[in-house]
Amino acid sequence: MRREASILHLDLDAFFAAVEQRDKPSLRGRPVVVGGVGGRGVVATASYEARAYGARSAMSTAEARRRCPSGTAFLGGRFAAYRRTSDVVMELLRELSPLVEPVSIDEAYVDLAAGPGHDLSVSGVTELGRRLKERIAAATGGVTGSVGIGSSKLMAKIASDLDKPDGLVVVPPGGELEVLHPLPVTRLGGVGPATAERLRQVGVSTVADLAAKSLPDLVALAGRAHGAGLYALARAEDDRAVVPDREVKSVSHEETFERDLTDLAVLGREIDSMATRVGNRLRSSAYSGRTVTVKLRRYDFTTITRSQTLPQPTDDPRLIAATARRLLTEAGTSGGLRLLGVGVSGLSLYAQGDLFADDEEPAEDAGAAPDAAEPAAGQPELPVEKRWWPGQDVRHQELGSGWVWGRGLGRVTVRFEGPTTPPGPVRTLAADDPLLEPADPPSWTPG
DNA sequence: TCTGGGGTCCTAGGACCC
DNA sequence: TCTGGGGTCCTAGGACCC
Repeated sequence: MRREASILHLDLDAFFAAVEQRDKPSLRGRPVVVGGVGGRGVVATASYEARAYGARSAMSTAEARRRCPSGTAFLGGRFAAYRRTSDVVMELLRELSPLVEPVSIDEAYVDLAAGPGHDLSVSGVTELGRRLKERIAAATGGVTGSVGIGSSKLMAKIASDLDKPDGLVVVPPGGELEVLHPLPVTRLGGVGPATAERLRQVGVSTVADLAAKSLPDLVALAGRAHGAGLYALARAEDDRAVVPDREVKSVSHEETFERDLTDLAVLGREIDSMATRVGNRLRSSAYSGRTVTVKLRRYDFTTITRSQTLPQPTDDPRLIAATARRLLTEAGTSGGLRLLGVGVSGLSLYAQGDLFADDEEPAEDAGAAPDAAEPAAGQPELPVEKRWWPGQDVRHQELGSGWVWGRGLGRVTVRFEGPTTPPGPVRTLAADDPLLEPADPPSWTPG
């Protein structure tokens, strides 16, 4: 805990939904849900209008559909658009300080004490926060963020959560416990459902209750590291640094199937495609890793992992796939799998094979189908309706730019509008209309 | 048509080594 | 010589976060 409120936490409000409402004028002021749109999808972000009907993050999309009125937009994500907007915001934060720690695409800490001569008084950082929010809204086309500023990461994060959306809260140094102690323990990072339930059983519901517990009690309850962490947080003791470049520890890809899969040949091809994605991501960041993990979720939601550590780090999709196929075969698929995942951990910065090219072994793909890991030669043959998904950016050669509202029965419904147009008209087209094609996210800055 | 996908960190037991 | 002991690596699972 510092003597000045010099750590800032920014949390962009209902971020995915806010970007959608920016880019799709007809959705402004209306309920929007972004997430998985399939039968097994869950909500990633609900706009505040959708939250009013009870839609929440992590809720199944089916449940959100039940709760929200017709006319609610249920959209798949446009991650390129979110990434672009996030990058703009992160750059604004870096103008405040070189020490910016992105926590996720919509959240970051900033160490203001490392920045150029900021006035770190309470009134000084309050003014800084106010100006930051203005600049974010201006640079993103109206996306808002909630800002918290305090003497530690803990207090900054708590503060940003106190007045959402579009909030600004500064916790003055010395005032930490006054803010912290009345809050429910679940507001502390690291207190999820399991810990909350165990705390409840010993009569702890607020942070003040937690602060009354002894260190040995908390260690017995939550384990050594977690118990000690809770003991410190309850006292607002937090010296965690703002770390700008966290090392990546693992790379993985997983997929929940629309229907449970049993066939080893089908699952093997899924593994090949996931291994290709993981290998390519490793390669593009110059990483390789030694431990290959497969994750299986069975029909009854029981989840297991099986891993194997290789003698040398690799980024080779064929080797990753062959290892994962073997682990899958050993684990078995009886009853059907609803999810399959492939991951690589134990990362280091260059593959052995890159340093000693002579050591590179011939493709060790005993279990892999030949060429299975190779990228498809031409355009993949998608069923015509699968080319379109709700929220997708499209362009029609005669009707212009727009986005997909819905599809089905061989047709696709498109709303023709963009971030800088008024709400636009809807047209229903044939799903195989040759004049309609997928498009890049629109630019939200005029000109 | 219950329950995503990408991660991080911690714990615990067994193997193995000194 | 029943019974040591610490450190590291590997594997599996669990809790948690956004």
